[in-house]
Amino acid sequence: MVVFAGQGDARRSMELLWAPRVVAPRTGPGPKPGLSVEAIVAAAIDIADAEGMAALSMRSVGERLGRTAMALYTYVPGKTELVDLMYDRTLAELPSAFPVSSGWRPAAVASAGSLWDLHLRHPWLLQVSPARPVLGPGEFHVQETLLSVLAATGLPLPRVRWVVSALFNIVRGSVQAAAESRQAARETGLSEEDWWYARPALLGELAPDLSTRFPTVARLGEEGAYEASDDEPYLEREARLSFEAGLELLLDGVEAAIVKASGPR
Amino acid sequence: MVVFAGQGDARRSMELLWAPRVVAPRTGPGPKPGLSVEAIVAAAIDIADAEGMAALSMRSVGERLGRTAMALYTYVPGKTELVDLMYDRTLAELPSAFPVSSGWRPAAVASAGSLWDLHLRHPWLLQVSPARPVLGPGEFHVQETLLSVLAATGLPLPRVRWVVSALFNIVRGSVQAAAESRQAARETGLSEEDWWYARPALLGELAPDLSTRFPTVARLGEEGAYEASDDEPYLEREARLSFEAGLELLLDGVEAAIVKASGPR
DNA sequence: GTACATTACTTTATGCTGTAAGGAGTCGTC
DNA sequence: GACGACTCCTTACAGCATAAAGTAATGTAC
Repeated sequence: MVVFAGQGDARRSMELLWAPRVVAPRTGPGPKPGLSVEAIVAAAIDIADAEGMAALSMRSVGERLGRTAMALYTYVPGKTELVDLMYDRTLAELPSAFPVSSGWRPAAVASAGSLWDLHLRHPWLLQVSPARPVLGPGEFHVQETLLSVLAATGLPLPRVRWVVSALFNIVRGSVQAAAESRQAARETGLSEEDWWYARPALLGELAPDLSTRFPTVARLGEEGAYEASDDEPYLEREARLSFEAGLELLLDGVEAAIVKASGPR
Repeated sequence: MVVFAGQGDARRSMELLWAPRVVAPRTGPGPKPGLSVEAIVAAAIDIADAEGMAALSMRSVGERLGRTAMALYTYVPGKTELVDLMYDRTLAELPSAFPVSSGWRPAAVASAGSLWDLHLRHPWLLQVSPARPVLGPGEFHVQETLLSVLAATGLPLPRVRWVVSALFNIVRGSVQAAAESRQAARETGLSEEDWWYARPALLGELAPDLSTRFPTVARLGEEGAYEASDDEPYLEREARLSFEAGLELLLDGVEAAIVKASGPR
């Protein structure tokens, strides 16, 4: 299923990503195309947003457009490429205006927050990129945005790239937890709280020696951090806090690096 | 496919995770079992290690054990639970001895490195956990190990958890890049270098305005960081450097937090 | 105006997937 | 020896991506 394209396929899919109409509007014989790559990608994104990646099939996309699954193959080489397109088009949604005029740090926090929001709006993004780097304009756009914000730290660019990559990973990892919590609630019908509380109950029964085998984890469980909140679901709040805290830690590290670089002058 | 288990199924799968033999060795009538949950999980892990997650099917696992796919259902409720078991058993491989006697920081680096190695040995781990938290002994073991190392910072435990979570995300994210590079090379037949160089060539052709649209990215491309290495594949080395750098940044941030907490006394 | 090449889209078919249902054979207990 | 529990198998089904071939629509060349 996860297939790495050969040379020729790579060219075709790069063209789709970068050159919406390599071939101009279409002239010559044959029936007019009723669909378009963009329409197909948009429909696919709609499905993934609403029903999750599991509900995305060539059939379901075709159906939404009033066609059969096979009709899509006129426009798109295969499902893999379609998903790549979905991924890249969605990344392009990231806003780009994060002015560093009042310092790089607020801009970094704001851009990371936007990235978090983006992933929360389109949680299926998390199931895509594991496969392989897509290397489309959307991905470049995200890289450019984050890189330019953090370039304002004055650190050498290769180091900035590492910062960006760490930041990206922190966002993705923590938003995953938030997305999981939503999905679990939706699919089990259980509220997130019920689900969360049902597990420890089982655990206590099946592994009564838990607090001696994993003392620190147990201590963590006791030392609060489990206060309930009313409007924001528990797991989601935890994930957001973890994201914000991780980001702060990372940025503190960046500040330390700046001091270290310019300090002993 | 990604199905969240209901209440009853949750119990069954937790039993599998925690109580290898809730039912003692088997007495009573009927033929002796020729397989075991552990054997099945081991076979599945072998397949995933060698041929990737895409090659893992109930049929392929059964075949490796000289049975049909359906035979597995005597031992395991379904594929989802089997994957959960694979995941948790593999996490349990993480070494636990990271003495903090000579400071928390070397221990943190060492444990993160072990986690990196673990993921590189079993890259399919990255395709599993997106689904949902497994909550088995292996996962607890990892949490306990990392938490206890970073508890030595003296920070309050809830904050330590955020550190652990950020660290985990950095490892997972960067190891993904390394794993992708290996997989791409294996599946395309192209060497990693060829693959890596083929793309930019295409890019330059399809998007000649790349350096004006994404100036910072372009500048990054120019400012080196692309020196080749001989023994370690390029992308893999990049990923490892990014991992190490991200980790350092994070730990610098942790140190700053320690100072801040104990500083203004 | 008609033949033809080209294209959009459909139908049909193949080989995968996970797993439900029911049957065959094996064993311990009565 | 009969029974019931148990492992494992065969068969079957719905769903998946997609290959192959067919149908109908359209612009161009004659």
